Amino acid sequence: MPELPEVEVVRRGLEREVVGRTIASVSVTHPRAVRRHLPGGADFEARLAGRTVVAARRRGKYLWLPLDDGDALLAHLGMSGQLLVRPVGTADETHLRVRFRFTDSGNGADGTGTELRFVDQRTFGGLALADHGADLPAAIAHIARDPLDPAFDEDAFSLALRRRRTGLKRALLDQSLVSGVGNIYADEALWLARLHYARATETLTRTQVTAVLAGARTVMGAALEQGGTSFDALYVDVNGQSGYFDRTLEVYGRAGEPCRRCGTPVRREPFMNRSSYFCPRCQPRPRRGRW
DNA sequence: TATGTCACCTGTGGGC
DNA sequence: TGCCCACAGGTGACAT
Repeated sequence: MPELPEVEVVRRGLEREVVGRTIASVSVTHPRAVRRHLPGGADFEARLAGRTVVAARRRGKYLWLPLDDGDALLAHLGMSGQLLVRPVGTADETHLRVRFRFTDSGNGADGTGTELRFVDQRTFGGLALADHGADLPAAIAHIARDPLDPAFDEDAFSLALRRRRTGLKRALLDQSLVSGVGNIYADEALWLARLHYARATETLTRTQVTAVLAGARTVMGAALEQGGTSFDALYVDVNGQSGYFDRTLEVYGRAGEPCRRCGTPVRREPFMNRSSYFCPRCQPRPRRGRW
């Protein structure tokens, strides 16, 4: 499942393979992939043709490619989205949703050129053409900075977090409070900080907030260095390569296995229609938790 | 306004 | 073998 490290790896790949290239044609093969582009797929195809990609940027789990006329191609990978740079003529992926061809050949090894493909099995992801705005597309103006962003304001985050009246993990997954943290890294960061997922945010100390942020930075930074978490085959970089970080996850997906810190079996509990993994000894349940 | 819940979607694996 | 169901989870609409 693409979270911040995975999206950043994809962004770097797009920066390397796509920036500076002019789009020759776009083909939308599944309308749901552009459902957030309200004028529809035909408009999406028509308006992108002839545009040149000038950069590759990211805010949290959103990616966007600023274009030469001030608009931007906005992308979210959702649960299973992939942005792949493939040689022209390579067999289509089963879940190919959008294809971009360029006026130049790119870095194709055999001179046949490369194209960009948006592939998405579960279709939770999507693309849209958006007004770029001053700093980021208006459509994602509500997305907060992520913990790895040099401009992330830790004091402001701490205040905002402790003003909430909710559970800690629920707050970490709120992208308007802090972005880039998904279910996997939330569990990993909470384990590192020794805090239970249902800990009431208003009871956190500043030291504990710092510990959670440090945990998030540690786990996401390590994943980034290794090319992103490869929880399953759905996450790949633009060249179709998987990361290998799943081998070092501490709690996520390890229900019943011993905690690597104390040996207590890791527990899995239902949470927000998904799962939370935690060590019941290292991360004791709060007396007054918020689920 | 703040917070919580649920639908969207498809492949996989377990149970029968 | 085939069918059914639970599960995976980011986002946004909707409910409270």
